[in-house]
Amino acid sequence: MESTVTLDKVAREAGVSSSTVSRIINGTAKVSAAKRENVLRIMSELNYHPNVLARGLASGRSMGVGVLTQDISSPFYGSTLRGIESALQGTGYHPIFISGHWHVQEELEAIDFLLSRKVDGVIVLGGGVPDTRLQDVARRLPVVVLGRSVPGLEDQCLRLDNFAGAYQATRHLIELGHRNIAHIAGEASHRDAQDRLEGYQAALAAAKLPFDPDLVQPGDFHEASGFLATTRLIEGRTLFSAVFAANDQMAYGARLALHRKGLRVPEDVSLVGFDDLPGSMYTTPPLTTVQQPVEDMGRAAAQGMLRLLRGERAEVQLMNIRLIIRESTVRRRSS
Amino acid sequence: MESTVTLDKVAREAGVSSSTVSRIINGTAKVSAAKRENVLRIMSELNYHPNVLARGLASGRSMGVGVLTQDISSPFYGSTLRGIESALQGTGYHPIFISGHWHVQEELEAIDFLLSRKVDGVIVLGGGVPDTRLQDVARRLPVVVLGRSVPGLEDQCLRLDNFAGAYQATRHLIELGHRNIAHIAGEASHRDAQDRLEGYQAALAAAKLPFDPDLVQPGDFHEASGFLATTRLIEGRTLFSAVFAANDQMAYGARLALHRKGLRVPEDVSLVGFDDLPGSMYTTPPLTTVQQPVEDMGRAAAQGMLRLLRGERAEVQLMNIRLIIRESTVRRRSS
DNA sequence: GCATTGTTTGACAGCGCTTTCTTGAGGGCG
DNA sequence: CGCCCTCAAGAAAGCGCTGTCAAACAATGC
Repeated sequence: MESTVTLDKVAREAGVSSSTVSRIINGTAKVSAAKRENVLRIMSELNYHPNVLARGLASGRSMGVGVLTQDISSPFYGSTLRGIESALQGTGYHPIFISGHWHVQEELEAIDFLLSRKVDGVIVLGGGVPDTRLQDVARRLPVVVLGRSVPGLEDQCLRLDNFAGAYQATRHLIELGHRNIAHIAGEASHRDAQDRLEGYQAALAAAKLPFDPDLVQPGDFHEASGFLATTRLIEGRTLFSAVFAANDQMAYGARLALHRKGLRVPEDVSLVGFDDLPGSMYTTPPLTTVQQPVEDMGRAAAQGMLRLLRGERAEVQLMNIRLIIRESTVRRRSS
Repeated sequence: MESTVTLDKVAREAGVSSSTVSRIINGTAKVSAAKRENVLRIMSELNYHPNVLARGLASGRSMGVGVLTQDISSPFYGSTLRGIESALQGTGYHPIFISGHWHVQEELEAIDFLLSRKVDGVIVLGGGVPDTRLQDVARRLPVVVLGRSVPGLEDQCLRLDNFAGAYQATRHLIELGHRNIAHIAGEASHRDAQDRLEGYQAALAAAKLPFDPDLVQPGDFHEASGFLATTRLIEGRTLFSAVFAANDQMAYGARLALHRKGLRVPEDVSLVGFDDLPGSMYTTPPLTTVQQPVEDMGRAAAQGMLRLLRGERAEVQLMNIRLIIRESTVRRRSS
């Protein structure tokens, strides 16, 4: 439209110094009402928009919050990002998303990228960046970590109780009379996956049910692995009447595998997931699952970040996890 | 870790001028091999990372590509973003995502934000920003538009043939012997939704099947609306043996509504979606759907953008759409 | 050996903004 | 009535980098 309008142009037009205009924009100091009004009018007349780069360079603050995610297209992370986005809305800060694709090297580069972009803070969603690197970064600027706990940064880490969630899910199946409960585990290297496996085992132990390694199949948090794992389970020699998958996506895969083998959910096999993805309410049957308040977590992380940016403490609180009982689980047939 | 390392610091350390360092970084001019090597060594020793803000301010190019999306958490947009991200990978350019949330006002603000952020180009994913605004923006910097066609920018618009996709989907159902085919339409204000509806009608007409307005139910592209629409269909007085939903998410909702009413898919009702979301392969049964190469589209858009940034023409080509026949559609029972 | 061309390198002026330091004009008080 | 203090407003120095311009130097030809 118009060749870029700069602050200087506005100042000249208004017959004041550029400092004054800057002060008006930032509210840095008192400016006489008359001048303020005049300048504001001219600003909107000229359709002035501050150059964020210049501002960042001069002030050292870019008003950007870096968000290191793993996969922008995953339903799980997508919702978290949405939460972050919405919490930052209207605060002047803006998220800058970048994906690590579950690849430590990429994640490290992503962090460098964010730093070179001079973000004012970094929110890290899980991933495999070494604790030491995060500690380094945290020394330079506010950091909030979601889904893992970094030594020394505990009060800036937002974790939820994966163990408890898995425990509840498993106990729910036990209470429905299931005795042979299979588990599709997540990526073994993920802390979350380990915790969920342990929760599952603990619930079995609490009910004095034997733990059968044959009933635990590895997965990688994606649908296909759930499908494969379940196929292996069905073809294995150990019978089971329920499956607890370490996340919803694998539960979807499991659902299909069962369907393929002619097993009905929940009549023949009960199924529980973990995450409560938006789609889980609409599977057939709707999936019983452990709800992670994904979007809320994003929001909470962003709010913690805002607090850190104001120089306060992050004060991220533990997020509640709860079992959402829908229609994929049912009392075991007394067969 | 260390107080910021600047280019000047590197230059001083290496005993050369800052210009030389800049030249080495950007490859702007020839530098003697000895100096280059020495500087590079020092750069990595000091762990130097150029300040993107300063660079952008000085050069006028920020190496950022603004991406205006509608909803970062939607599976549809998520995949597109992933495609953009992957195409930009390694080019030096980086995407900056911002959501408009289907809200024209927000979209306009988002564009202003991107401009003030001095992005070098903008990729717009659908949405309701007035054509005139996009034309304005396109006058200032490269613009690629996905999913709509803007007059005057046709060769920078990446559209796919929604009409043909819907036509194929409907014809597929007709070929399977279905005569009463319902359609769950998308948001009426979306061009895509209109095209799909028209494709549906055209296929009916081509087969000399009557068009029954009662069999078309409005939706909004979300699961819940598919559920509601299908419930209305079932409770309506018009019988149907197949449903074509304007997108997969609504098909999921439809699937559940059918399940609730005791109707089996595909035995009682055949179901077709549109989009081929990642999850559609894992619904029960796997969903027959029209594949939009969502991720490829993102990639293509980004590549077009890169071409524009090099001063070439965008040359975005028409994307192929094709029907993926899975298990949710079957020949109509001869009842 | 000197003029001429070509090539590498450094100095320096910004890019658009913030921020410190100064200036100058009132205002209050003895 | 003069002095000091307060406070709005301007001048100017950067923020870290790029890119132009000119200087320095080397290489080439006669």
